[in-house]
Amino acid sequence: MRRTVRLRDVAAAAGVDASVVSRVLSGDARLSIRPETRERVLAAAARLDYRPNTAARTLKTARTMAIGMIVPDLANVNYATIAQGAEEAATTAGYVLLVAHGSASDRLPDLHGRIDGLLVGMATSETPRHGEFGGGVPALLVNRREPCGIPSVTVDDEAGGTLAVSHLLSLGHRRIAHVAGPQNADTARRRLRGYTAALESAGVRPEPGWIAETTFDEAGGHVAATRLLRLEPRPTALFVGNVRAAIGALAAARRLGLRVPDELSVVGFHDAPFAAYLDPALTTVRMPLEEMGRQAVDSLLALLGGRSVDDTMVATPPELVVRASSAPPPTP
Amino acid sequence: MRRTVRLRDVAAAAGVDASVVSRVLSGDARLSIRPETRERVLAAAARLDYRPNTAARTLKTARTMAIGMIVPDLANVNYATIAQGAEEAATTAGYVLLVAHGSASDRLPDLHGRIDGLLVGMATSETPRHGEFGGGVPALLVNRREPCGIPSVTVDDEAGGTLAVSHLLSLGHRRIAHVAGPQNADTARRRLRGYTAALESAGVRPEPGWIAETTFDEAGGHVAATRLLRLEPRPTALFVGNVRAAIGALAAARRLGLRVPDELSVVGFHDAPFAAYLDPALTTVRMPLEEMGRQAVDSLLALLGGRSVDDTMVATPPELVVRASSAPPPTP
DNA sequence: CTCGGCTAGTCATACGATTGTCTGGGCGCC
DNA sequence: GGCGCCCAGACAATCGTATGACTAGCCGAG
Repeated sequence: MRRTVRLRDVAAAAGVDASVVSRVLSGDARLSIRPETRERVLAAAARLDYRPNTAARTLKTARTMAIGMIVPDLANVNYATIAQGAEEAATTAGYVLLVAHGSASDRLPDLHGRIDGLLVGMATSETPRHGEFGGGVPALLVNRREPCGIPSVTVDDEAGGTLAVSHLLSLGHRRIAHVAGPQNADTARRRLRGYTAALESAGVRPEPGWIAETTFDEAGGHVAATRLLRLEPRPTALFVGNVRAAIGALAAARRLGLRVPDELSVVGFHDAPFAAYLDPALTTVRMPLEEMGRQAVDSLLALLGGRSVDDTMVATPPELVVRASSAPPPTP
Repeated sequence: MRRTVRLRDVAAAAGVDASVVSRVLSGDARLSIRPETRERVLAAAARLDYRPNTAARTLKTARTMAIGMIVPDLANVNYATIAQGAEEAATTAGYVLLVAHGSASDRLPDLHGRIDGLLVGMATSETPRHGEFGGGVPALLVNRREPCGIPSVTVDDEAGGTLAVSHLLSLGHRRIAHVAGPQNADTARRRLRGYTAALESAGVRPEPGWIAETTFDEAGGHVAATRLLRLEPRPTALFVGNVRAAIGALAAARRLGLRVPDELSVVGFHDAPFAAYLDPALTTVRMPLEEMGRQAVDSLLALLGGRSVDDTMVATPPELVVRASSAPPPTP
């Protein structure tokens, strides 16, 4: 008994030509075949547990049925969550997901010839040049929208920012500051825009000094929040554009002796399992990251199908998760 | 100008047969060739930017140069970190990494024929049966060691447990309780063993009641810690076998009105970027997870190379990261 | 009776690389 | 000078699938 069952083995077992088996299994409509013969073929394939050889198929059709995903840092829970969603959607469509970490231009050569399309996650620190990505393969930018010649999938960061700030406004806050992410990343810019829009539609004029730009990590949040909390008059609330930075902001408040939420409210961006167990439990905006991963794959597949794809935004709206870190401002 | 450059195109450009190009590029020692001709071949390949067609090569050699990794949950930072290390090692060896999430038996069919070897991460909730994995492909268990017929790569969880508990002992603690993980997972069992060993070698008899088994997440840590902290006499320190559970334990302490570290010391397992920003900053044991991912790939490649591979343990020792959550016990 | 057309398939080739085997020619050796 | 040997490559056969082209046989129509 030979260990790999080929098309011709199935054909022999069913008493037909290999090409018939191929067409039956792929559902070729142009093949005319007696129901009885078709049954024989299907039965033989099932009995022998036939699995098409991916390499041969790829060689012949020039399609790998694999998509690649390059992210700056797989250990970052945001990217990992996106990847998880992407893997799910890829599997559903019969594709596999191939991951790499680093920058797209560095890593693309490693994936050359192994993927039909590419998902690119870009570090917030990167400012892409036009035409930089997708050397040959169709590519899609995930969680960033940049004029680099490839379409993107994003979540509604602006709505998320507005949601967070509206929540604070509705609690009665007026002096709301924003720990913003790197402004070269449009993602961070959109969150800032959501912040500004919410304030303006409430008739609050956002002061430039209320906005502190920083990196999206704990240390960055700590530094920026410290700066904002030394302002006079001190903001009564902080909208932090990232959950890791929010942890840093909470630490900064503690360090300055400010009680949260009594003296200061804090709202983070992106939810994380641990947010509920922080001290105090962190109010956050939950973004549909996994959904974004799925959507990205779907759009990429559309692109592969020859359809043209625009920048899209995941329809699932952000969701406010109210916990203990937000409360009405102190009465003066 | 045709867009895909084949071996025969390079051959034509160099004025030789395609087989010569193949052997030159693959460094076949059995080929004898004039240096001048070799140069012509190399120059032609470089000039035409020749890239071997992976599918054709795979078809011919029956090697995919890809390894698969199936983990229960990619969004879990531990698995993501392991994956990151694995991806790095795979790339170094000229392989690509293909990820999937779910259980190995469910997902293996999706990877069939696309990988040369498989890395399996198992959920702590799973108890594997012998012979369950690796239908056909060489497989390696990551971060678990189970008698299921495939070798494993682990980190030194016992040493990690001992490290944590020794730290607490050296601070003067004697009533040290342990929030343990699911005992069907050997990983959790080894941490428990490290805990027990450290106590015993210090002449402290571990009470069975000091050990609370739970799941490795925030909620589990919260519940288990609450139970332990209601004991009489109350433990003065907690060794929590997981960083997420440690966050839950800190929350439990707060809830019970216990000040950390004044009234209670807490040490977590696995470090995470946010641990330094918790209140109080969490003392943890840092495990070489990324290194484990790298090691796993290296071992898997050895297995593929026909060498036999034993259960191995990453040599890099765990590292104690002392922060604010551990201090000498209160003086009665 | 013959021709056309349809049914139910068969045949053959291509995809691009690897690798075992073979050969023309030059040269050394006796 | 003839023989064999080695050098430097050429030849050819796969690997397993997909797919355009083709055909044997049968039936119905004219």
